[in-house]
Amino acid sequence: MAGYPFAEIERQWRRYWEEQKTFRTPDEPDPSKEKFYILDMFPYPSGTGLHVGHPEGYTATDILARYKRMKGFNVLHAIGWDAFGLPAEQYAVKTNTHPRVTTEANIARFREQLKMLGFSYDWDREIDTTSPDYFRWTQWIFLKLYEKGLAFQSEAPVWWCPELGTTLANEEVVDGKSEVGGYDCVRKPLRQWMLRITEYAERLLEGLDDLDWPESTKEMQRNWIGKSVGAEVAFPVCGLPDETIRVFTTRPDTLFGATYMVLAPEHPLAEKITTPDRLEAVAAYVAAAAHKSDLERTELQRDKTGVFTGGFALNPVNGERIPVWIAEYVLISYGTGAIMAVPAHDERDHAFAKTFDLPIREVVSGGDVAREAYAGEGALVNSSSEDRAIPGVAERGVSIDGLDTESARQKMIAWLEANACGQAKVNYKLRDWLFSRQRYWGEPFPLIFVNGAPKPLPEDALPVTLPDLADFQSSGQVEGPLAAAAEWVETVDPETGAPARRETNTMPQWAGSCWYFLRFIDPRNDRLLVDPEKERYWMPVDLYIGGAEHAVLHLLYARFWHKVLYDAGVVSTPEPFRRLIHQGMILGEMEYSANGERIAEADVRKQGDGFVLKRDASVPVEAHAYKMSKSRGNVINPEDVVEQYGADSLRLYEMFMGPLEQVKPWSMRGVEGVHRFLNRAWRLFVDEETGALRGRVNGVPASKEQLRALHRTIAKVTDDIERLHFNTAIAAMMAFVNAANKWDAMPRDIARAFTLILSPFAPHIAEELWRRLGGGRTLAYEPWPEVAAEYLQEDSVAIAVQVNGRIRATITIPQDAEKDAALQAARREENVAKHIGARAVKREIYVPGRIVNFVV
RNA sequence: GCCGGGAUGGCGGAACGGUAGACGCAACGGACUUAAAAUCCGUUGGAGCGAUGCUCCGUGCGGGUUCGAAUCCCGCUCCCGGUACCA
Repeated sequence: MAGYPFAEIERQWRRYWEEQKTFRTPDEPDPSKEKFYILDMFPYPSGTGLHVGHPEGYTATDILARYKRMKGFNVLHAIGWDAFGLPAEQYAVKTNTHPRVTTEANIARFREQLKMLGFSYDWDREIDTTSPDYFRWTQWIFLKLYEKGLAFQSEAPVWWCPELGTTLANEEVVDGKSEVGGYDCVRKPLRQWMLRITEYAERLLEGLDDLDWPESTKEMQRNWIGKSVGAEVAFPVCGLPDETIRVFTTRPDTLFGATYMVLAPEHPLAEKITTPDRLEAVAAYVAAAAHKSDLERTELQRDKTGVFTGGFALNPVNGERIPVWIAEYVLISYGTGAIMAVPAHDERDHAFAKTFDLPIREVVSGGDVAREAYAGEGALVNSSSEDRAIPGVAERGVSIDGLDTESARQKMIAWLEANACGQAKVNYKLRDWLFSRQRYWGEPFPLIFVNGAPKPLPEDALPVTLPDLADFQSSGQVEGPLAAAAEWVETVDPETGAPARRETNTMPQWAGSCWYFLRFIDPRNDRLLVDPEKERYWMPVDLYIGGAEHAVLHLLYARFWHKVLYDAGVVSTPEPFRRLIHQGMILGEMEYSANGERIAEADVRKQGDGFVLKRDASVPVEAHAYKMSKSRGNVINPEDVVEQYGADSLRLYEMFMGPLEQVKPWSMRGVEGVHRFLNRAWRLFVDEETGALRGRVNGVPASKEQLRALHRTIAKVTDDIERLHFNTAIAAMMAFVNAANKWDAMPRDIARAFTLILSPFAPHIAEELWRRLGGGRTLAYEPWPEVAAEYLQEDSVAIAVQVNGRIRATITIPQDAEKDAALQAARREENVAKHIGARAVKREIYVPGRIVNFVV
């Protein structure tokens, strides 16, 4: 395709920006300038390189960054690499290439590809989580967590694959088999590090309210934290005077409806409570449960299984002996691992009671509990023990009969507390964060074990670097590959000189991305994680753009660490990211198929709600755009697009496709479309034959019409950038070029202003046009064109005239026409008069500049 | 199941409650060309009629509010994403 020499232009300007360090942000904060910190989600430099999803978010942030610079803001826009992680390690195991080598190569490739797209990052701030200068501070934060008691050791199950001789991550195990090789895996308990994120559950929940984030993401985090308010109740165990079964319930008002109890199979009392005659059955059930993965347990529909222990507990509110069962539907990991079952008012308990023929007792009126559980609210019934004492619990029982749900809850909790068998309790679904991995390619923990007890290393011992391994093949040890590095593991306590062992686990990949945005602020500081003055100037991040796949984990973990650092006085804001946007996924091109065969779009036509073959309308055609995948063969490689159409075209197309946050299918024809637009813009100013500026670009004064066209475009583009509506901003620029193409003269001032507003979107071509239009050096810091309201004024305006809400004519009247004048002009229209006819006009509506409506 | 988001021409999409379909793609017609590509100009939601215009229908479906609804409210359908025995 002929056209403007984009390859040459883009190469030249990339080099210019790099050599001149055009986008360098000064080291010291500039209090005279308003700051704007705009951040992309930290990329993992994978071996496959960039895909078209990356430039989508990156182009959006780059447009904002460039725009804000021109608006006079001090902009922080940097990039780096979240480079620890599994793929490099797996590659090391396969080929015995050191992960560092793989990682460096991948980073080099990613950096190259990002530079190719002309993003205005301050490359002097590039960071890399695998660099000791960086992970020294990741380790430093871990020491803070440890100091505050937020890091602790615990036994937690991991996937162990005996065949591969390694532990595996959850995502590497599918249906209990290793993803690689398909070998059997088992869950093994292992001593590991946990972070007490649950301590911050309430603050993480509350903090969401004030964030300008997508509602869906905030809601996902709320669900993940999963706060429930209720009570914890202790049920004495019959025959075991020292034992109680503690349960958590959100419905303490239904305590009188508890007709049995259920323990999770892993519950510590499960064995103890079981009577000898039931031992065999219980042991078999528990063993069967232990062999199932979490997945198998939850995927087994809702069919309830369980086993009676033979044991009984005492319901503290009425002294009733109720049977204790064991069932998989109660999870050891939530609440206390045991429940009181109220089959009348809980769906799961109801199903279980039906299966095992257990009694169902209504205590909340309003439903038909024989048929189904009634989980709603209502007046309490069958809920009194006031007339008697509860042996071993209370002198006197309690009655909540007749109360509404809320009052019953309160009274019940008060009674439980008064009799020391329960209290109000808030429970969270959120679990503590399993923070260690049995891996090589991650941050080492900054602590040692002296006589088996953990001891944090002093700050000056940081960073703790990874040893080199000669062999990345499996160590065959559950502890992970580092356990094999004897010389590294065996060390001495730097304080006492006593022999010590290093921790052989490493941190998970999330660690490095929990705080990278702080390091961009002060990337080379070797004394502090971040200088407090700089941190106060730049934080919080004003706009964060990245994929919705990180809605929970990364964004929750980063918030957690940030709050810990806030408490430690390291950062000045309780939340790191003020505003968050997720870019929508880009799908492959639309595909048409009939009877499983791919069909060309040209052979398809619409019929009714669907598509059919043009040749044979009886054959229905499926139309669908699929997620890009190698196996489907619909992957678009950004490098190819850049080669064929240029980086500016790729950037522009990705923004033109549709709203940033929406899922949208790729279209190569669409790329050609925006490429044509750039060619037209180029030809507006440059003679294609000679390459020189066209003669019509000159210093003549701009006409009113030209100024109006320009200023309308400036106004629209400015407003759309602020609202992140890049697609309509581009449409406005296209409309401008279409109009300007018809002009005889192109006043230089108009050409220059248009070039400036085009520049955040298509910076290479804009820089080149700017240079040719005599703009001097880079336009990156030129002031953004101001809209002059006087040029936006239209003398006259075309408005619609309706009769009973239906349009019957359009009239052209002065912008500020009075109501009488407008109505008169409207009535003069033949078609309007015809539709009013002889009928009386009941109402006349005139919205200046908008509409006239006659109601008859 | 639950939570969130969505549905507008052949396609991607525009539209502070005020002329639905901007802009782009595709398609069709024309100019230039020996021809094609590129480029430029024009047409393009559907149906109808006495056709330079007018009428009717039209923003997933059914109701409602309003002078006026793609937009607001109520009730559905389908699609996408998340989550799932969380007591």
